[in-house]
Amino acid sequence: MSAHHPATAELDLATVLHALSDPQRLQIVRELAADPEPRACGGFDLKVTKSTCTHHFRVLREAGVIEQQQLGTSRLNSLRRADLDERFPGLLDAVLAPVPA
Amino acid sequence: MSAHHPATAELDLATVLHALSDPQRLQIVRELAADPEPRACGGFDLKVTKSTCTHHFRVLREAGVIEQQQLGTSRLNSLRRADLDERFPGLLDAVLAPVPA
DNA sequence: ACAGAAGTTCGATAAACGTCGTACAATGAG
DNA sequence: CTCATTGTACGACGTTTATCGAACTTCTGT
Repeated sequence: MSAHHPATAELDLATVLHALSDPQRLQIVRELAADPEPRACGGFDLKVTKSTCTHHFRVLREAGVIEQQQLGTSRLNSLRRADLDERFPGLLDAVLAPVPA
Repeated sequence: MSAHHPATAELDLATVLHALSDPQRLQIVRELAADPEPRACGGFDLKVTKSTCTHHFRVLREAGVIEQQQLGTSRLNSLRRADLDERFPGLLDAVLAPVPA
């Protein structure tokens, strides 16, 4: 069951922005960016149920923000930083930047 | 009826990203960025009705992306570029940048 | 005063969204 | 084999969203 990942050239800005416009998903992306080690879905401190997590990870994957690879029963998530930087230069950096005081 | 504009310090990233995640609104922002002259709502080539335009301009305004000032029967829209740059440095530039070939 | 132009307001509607719970499949440990 | 772990699939739910049309307000020109 190889989940669908869009190619870099197919990434759509509106779709990516929508994927990033949810607080839970924003937190996922922030944690992934903070520690570049791929991490299983359960390794995030989200205050929603498992099935909701599945939903959010799918939205991020189908938008092309993250990549998922199966490993045992876990699914390792990693940020598609290079692809995003190539297609939308500066976007991820701006989204991940701490808010100025 | 002075419409509500959020203060710069109150701009919320998720809200701004959501406001930018719609094709119509993205086009509005692009046109506003291309020509820094404030423009009336009707001056955009949108393929939706007037009342839908009202909706989109309100979403952008309440997210803090645009500023609206009344002038006669028109409402002039301008991008809050300085405020956005101050609060989310690089974000607007990344969103407005042409997609690399 | 009247007519036109520019937007808003107010339902309405159909679709998408975020969330949950339960049931299910697949893998790894004992 | 059995069982716990990890995540998915599916249906359900209430909310939000994007869209429209019709009626309305406000200003401007004549």
